Amino acid sequence: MELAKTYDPKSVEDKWYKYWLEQNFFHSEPDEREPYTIVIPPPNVTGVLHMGHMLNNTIQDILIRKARMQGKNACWVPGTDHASIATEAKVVAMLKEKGIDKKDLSREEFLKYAWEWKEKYGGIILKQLEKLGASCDWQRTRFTMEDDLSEAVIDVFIDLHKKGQIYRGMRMVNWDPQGLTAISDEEVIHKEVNSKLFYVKYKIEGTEDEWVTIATTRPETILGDTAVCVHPDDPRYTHLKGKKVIIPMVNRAVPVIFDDYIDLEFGTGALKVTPAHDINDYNLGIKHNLEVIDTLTPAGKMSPAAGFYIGEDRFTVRKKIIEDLTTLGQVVKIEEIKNKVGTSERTGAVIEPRLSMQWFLKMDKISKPALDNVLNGNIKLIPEKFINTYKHWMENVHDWCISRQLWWGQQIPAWYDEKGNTVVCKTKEEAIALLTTDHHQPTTITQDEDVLDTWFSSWLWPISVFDGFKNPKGKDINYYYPTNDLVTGPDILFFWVARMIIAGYEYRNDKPFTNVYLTGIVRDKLGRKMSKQLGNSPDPVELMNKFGADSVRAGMLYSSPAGNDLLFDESLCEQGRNFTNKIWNAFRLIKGWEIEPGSNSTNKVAIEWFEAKCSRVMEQLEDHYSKYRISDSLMTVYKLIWDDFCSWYLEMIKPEFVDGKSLPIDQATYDATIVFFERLMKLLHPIMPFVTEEIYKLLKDRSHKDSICVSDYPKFSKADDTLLAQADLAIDIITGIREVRAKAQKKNHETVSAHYIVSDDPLQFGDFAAKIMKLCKLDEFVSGEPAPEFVVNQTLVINDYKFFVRTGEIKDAEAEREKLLKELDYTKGFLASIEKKLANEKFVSNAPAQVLETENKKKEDALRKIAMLEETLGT
RNA sequence: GGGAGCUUAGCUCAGCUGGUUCAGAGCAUCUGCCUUACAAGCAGAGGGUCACAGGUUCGAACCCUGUAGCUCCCA
Repeated sequence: MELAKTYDPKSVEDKWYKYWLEQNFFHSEPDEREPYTIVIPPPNVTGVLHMGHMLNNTIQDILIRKARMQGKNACWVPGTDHASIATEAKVVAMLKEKGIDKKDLSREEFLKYAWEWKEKYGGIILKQLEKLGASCDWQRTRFTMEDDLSEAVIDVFIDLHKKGQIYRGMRMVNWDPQGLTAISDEEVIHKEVNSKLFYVKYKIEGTEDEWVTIATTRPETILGDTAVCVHPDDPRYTHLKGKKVIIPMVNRAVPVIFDDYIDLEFGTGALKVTPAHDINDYNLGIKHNLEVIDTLTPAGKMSPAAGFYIGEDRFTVRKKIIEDLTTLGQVVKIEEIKNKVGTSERTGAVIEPRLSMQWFLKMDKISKPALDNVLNGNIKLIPEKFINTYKHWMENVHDWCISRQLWWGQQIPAWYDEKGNTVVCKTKEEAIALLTTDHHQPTTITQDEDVLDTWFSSWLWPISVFDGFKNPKGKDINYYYPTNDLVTGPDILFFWVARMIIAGYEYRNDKPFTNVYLTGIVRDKLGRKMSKQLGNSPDPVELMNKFGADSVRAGMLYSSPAGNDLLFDESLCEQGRNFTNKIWNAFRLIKGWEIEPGSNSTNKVAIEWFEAKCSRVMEQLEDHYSKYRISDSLMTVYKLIWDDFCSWYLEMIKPEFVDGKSLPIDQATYDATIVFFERLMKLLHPIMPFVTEEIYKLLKDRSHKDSICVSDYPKFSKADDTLLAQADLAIDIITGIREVRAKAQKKNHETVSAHYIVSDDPLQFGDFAAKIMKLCKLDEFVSGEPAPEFVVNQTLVINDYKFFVRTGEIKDAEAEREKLLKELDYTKGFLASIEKKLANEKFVSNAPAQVLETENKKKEDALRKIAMLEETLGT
């Protein structure tokens, strides 16, 4: 069989993914095995794959594939969420292009377009995950707005309302003037911006020329001012007690109020109060019974109540009003400052605090178990540092504004009659029945226009994907819930993770998952967040086309220790590709061998050593996995394959070339090598599924159904420590002699000779002598002081050994002497530090026995080495 | 303004309970090699005041205090 010189992922990846699907390996049904479950963080239905998805889905796939191989019933549930604001915005934009205005459509018509849009574009991201190799159970794919999941949302709303946890009220909310909807506190992103602080003076009523100066960053709200507030202890303003001031332009007289809320240091110490447009002012307004004048429209334009600039945008007016106030001579000064401005997570628009009627979920009681069970360790956050953040949020949680002024989403099941009576129930019929009393027959019943926050759907996700609401005692929910691991970004810890935990305890009285792995954020190599604006995000699909999915998966992991941001660079994928190619070529080597019956006595030690090495490394690997150190897991397997297997093991057993032809390999060594290779592929499979399946299939004749992805994950036994120590020594010797070769500029085919003496038998490198000869290209490797005619070019001291190496070059005695002297110097210094330690009575009396023992051993080793060096140097 | 975290080689990061020859890994760099699996490779090498200043300790990258810089979260 002719094998290509380089590995080509293109011809491999699609083939195996199709095969896996066709064999239905990823499908799970409850059975008697232990379940291992992950629910995907449902990506936005409008979304396309970005690097963040690549990272967290690679990690999920690794966890799920490993569990599957370990014999668990692995179930990874995929799906998407409907993303109210984002999707509605996209559909509105699409309609606009067609010349259709949302305003001219009925709700039903609009939703029809939205569903069409969803059907057309909604599945892209899931298809892209297939390319990545994601082993999701696609038969279980869910969508947060499908009938069953929507019904769960409605039922939960009704239930929580019944329990008194959901209420409706007029509140100051975060208003998105572009999305034309309220959003929750968590959806507001505070950004620091350069602003201007305007100092404007208001005339004191009844005076000719007495003024009070306020400072504001939002002069357009002056038109809605209904008070000026000062601190009761501020001597500058005591004379204003009982006075009124005149709001410029609108010439409204408003009271001066006194409140210790005021920060004496900021601005002038006098605060303009606009209860309609600032949450703090709103609270002051309630306390001091102030008028509320709403001067802005939902779209952020001046309303008729403003009296000026009606219909103009708030930012335009900010400039204009300053011009006009300057003309009036009321602008005192303008300062440049930095302040934080809230923007909408979804649309980016500057948030406008706005009074409106919304639905809220009370958070104080319902969130209690969610806090307790993270603090007591029932649910683990990885890395642990997020517990603090979580705790802080949970302890200061505000009521959740769950209504959105949108159409795309679950419509709130609240019904109103013409008199404003309200009931919460599932259907209009029920509503009529509930609203009808002996004295009242409602004439018109309307349902609340608003929909629920998308997170109010996705917080139910781990329950609803298993039909836990429709069928709370069902087979699926009982088997798969609670799920095992959740993998997501810390940016949605509150939006989603915390709320899922809340819902879990409210509706299952149990956690939704045990471990939460919070990945880092993918940044570019300069540490900047990836964004469309910067254009610094590679297209994941193109990356996979270029390097192969395996390589991109590895590339994501090379740089992503748990919980840290990762600085992504294409060269990391290149490193992954080089690795797949290395594996491929190791396979080519083995496949190229002719086999002869029997065994080879010198290979025995190599085989036994690699067996021991595997055990030792697999133990470390398990440790990394258990701590969710996935990038360390990759690096561990990477080194086992590249260094230990390819560079050491294969080089040890590789047959010689004679007359331009490789000698055959013995059957026993060949068989062992195939076993090792298969084991290595299994260890790597969760991380790089495609190349490992390809090799697995080529290593042996296998049945069609025999796939690595359902094969047994290797188990390790106790490693042979003696053998590992012998190999470590042999490797040190080989490296030492190779260094001598390199310095002597020996060509690869040229041999050198070595003698050695050892101060302490037995042979500490065991049966590795033949391998040392092979890997150093020695023609002679014998024990004992060399004869006088053996010209020693270099002497090496390694452990208890002294090596005399002959390279046949002209001996540079001076250089060698210098090197040995340097080594002697270092060893003497080292010895001195140990002796100092051992002479210290406090150390001897305080240090644990084991430390003392090692110190003594270090001392002995050093003494022996010094003796050998001195002898060599003839001093 | 409040809180959390970080600072170790050119880059990205490990370093667990303070104690092995502990100052590490990968990448990058340098030197020599197209050696019949692999130049997407092989062999070898160099590279660090563990942010800074104090302290505790027989012993500190690790614990404590302060300083500087960076990041994130919350208001």
